[in-house]
Amino acid sequence: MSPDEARRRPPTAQQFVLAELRRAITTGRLRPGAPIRQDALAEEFQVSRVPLREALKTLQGEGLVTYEAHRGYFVETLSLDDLREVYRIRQLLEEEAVRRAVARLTEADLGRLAAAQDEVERAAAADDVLAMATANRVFHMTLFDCAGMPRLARMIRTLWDTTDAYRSMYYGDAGNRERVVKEHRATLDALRRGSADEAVTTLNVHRDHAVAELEPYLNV
Amino acid sequence: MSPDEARRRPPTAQQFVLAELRRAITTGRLRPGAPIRQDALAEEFQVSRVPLREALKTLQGEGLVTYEAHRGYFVETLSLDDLREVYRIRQLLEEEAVRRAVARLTEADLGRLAAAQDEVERAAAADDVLAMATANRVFHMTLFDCAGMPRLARMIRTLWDTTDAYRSMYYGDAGNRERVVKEHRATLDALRRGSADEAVTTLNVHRDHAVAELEPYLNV
DNA sequence: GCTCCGTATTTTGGATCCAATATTGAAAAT
DNA sequence: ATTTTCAATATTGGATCCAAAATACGGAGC
Repeated sequence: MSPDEARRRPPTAQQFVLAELRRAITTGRLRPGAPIRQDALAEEFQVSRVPLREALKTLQGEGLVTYEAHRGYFVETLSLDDLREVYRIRQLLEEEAVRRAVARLTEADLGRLAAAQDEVERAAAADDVLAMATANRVFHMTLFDCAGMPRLARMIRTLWDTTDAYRSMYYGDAGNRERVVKEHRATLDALRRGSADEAVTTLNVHRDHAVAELEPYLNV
Repeated sequence: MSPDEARRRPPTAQQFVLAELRRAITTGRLRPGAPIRQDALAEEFQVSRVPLREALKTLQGEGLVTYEAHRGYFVETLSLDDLREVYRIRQLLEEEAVRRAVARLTEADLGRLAAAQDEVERAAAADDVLAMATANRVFHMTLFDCAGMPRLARMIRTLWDTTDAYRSMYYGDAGNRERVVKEHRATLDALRRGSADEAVTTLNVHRDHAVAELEPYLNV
């Protein structure tokens, strides 16, 4: 990994702040429902409120925060119904993405997917929760990108972002990590055989496990 | 319609600018691919660049403009493939919305839909293109909102926004206006009978007509 | 005690100004 | 003539300051 590739502060303050805000929200440091005080955060991140507000506008578009004129931004609360809705929409969009991807999958694509899966297995073996979440995402997004529908892929990414906060909880459990590895293998197998139906089914099961596992956390 | 509901300048400059920008882009005054010069637009709209940039961030989230750090915003170009992709995603999401809506539809909902359809017919009879586009949107969104899935409805709205520019072209044709009226009647009928399948089919036809009609415009 | 109202404070919205970066154009070197 | 370099210009990014709105607070009235 090149030296300045890691932890290089992005070229614009708003990109830096955007990344920091995402972390703060998804790690729960900014609690759901809590108002976002611009002055305090701007000072914490050592920037003015202007780039902070632009970053918040981006997050608003992604649904991570809500906005009311003259009242400001608030961390979006994710109710159980919201979680179910997000996963239902994901199911619809991801099924489409997978079917298209299967129809276009090249050997090179399969190679990339296998490499992504290796990384998942490595992270699972090391019990590295963060790496696991990252590698899992790479695996899925690699597949979705193969569909050749950039807008669709972008929408799916946004939906993933919405529930990122809860994904790390999921991977905190060793049993879940183990299961994910197996389910990925099954998916990869279906993809290699070019069976869209099986891939879709496998991924649906995969997703349903996740949502079932997460539901208990939502009864705050 | 209440007096101050029409043409009241929104309470914040960014909301005002956002609406103006949408119009400028969707009417084609800002050409696809063209860079967005903040100084010029800010002066035209009589605001500073700060609210303008926040509005642009919103549009970026919606995919109407793209952004490159230090180079600025550009009006997104919609290729034929993009158009097809947007409509395909709409089909997926709207089918889900309609099915859920049918399962929950109340008499009051049907009344609202009928009222929306009256407005569509009135606009069509008056050959009012703009009113037609507005009323059509109200009709569909009323239905989608009945699904009780707010995020889904929001995503569908965003997708509609993406192609708003072309919708007014579509309604410029009298034959299209006439057809839309009929297709809406069929949809409303299916909804009254509680037939989700028929409603979905009708709307799919409706949508496919629109995309087929629009394709010629995309060969710029 | 409770509500209502008006003021003080906090917080957001926006304008202006300056800095950083990108683009343009012209002169110099090959 | 073509390419390169470098300065001039245009454009975006961000900080600071002020205005506008919402919220919090405290007292008067009931």
